Amino acid sequence: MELIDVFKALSNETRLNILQWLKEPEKHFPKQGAHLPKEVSIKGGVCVGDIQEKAKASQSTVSHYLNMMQKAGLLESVRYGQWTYYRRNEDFIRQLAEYFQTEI
Amino acid sequence: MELIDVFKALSNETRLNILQWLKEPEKHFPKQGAHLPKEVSIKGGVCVGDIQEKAKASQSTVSHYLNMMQKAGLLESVRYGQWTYYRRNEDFIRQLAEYFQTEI
DNA sequence: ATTGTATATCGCTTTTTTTCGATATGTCAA
DNA sequence: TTGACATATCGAAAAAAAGCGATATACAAT
Repeated sequence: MELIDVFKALSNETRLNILQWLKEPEKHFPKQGAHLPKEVSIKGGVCVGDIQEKAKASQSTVSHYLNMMQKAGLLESVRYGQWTYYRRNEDFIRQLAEYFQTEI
Repeated sequence: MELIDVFKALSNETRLNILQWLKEPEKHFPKQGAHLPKEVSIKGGVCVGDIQEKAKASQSTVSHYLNMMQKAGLLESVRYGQWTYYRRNEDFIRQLAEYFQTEI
């Protein structure tokens, strides 16, 4: 785990927002999963376009953010057709919170 | 609490080290508190010079780091004569860990 | 095959952060 | 009050990150 990359990923308002939106995807992305079948949408993945729209940043910026957050371990992605769905990596985040409590 | 400033403060190896060194000052700063009386040293404060020496960065850089970490809430300082002693703000850090667990 | 759409990547400029040496401030001791 | 020392602040150069439009890639549908 590259702890510093995690903290860097969290050092930005928009990225922090994205992480929190993805805690409750159905709440923050009402039209979520208009495309794909349940077995994907049910897991709380949201596609880049939907995230971009809400984040109000350019497509390339949001794509970059999501990639960065995934590399840090905070997110995971599933590609489904032409869409890439991102969701929180809850296991990692749970571990992280534990680590934070004991080691920071 | 400016969460982002906290994460920024944690996004640097040296600063992260300092925070961890200060968990066990007597272990990492053996000659700690050569100066000041117990009522200060007992609280785990370490002076800038000692931290600088261990961190192997310039005096101005370390001073800047410490200031940044204090502004973020992670550290608190006590001035004693010509020395400034920094120690962890454990209350804040505990709160932070809790926040992390529930909100991130 | 071609067109349209979603996402990723590239190249670039702007902004922010890092880091330092120099200098200022504050304190102690002679 | 002068000199020595600890720390803070200033100003600037270098490095890194942010953020965009343009372009590439990958897939879908016609």
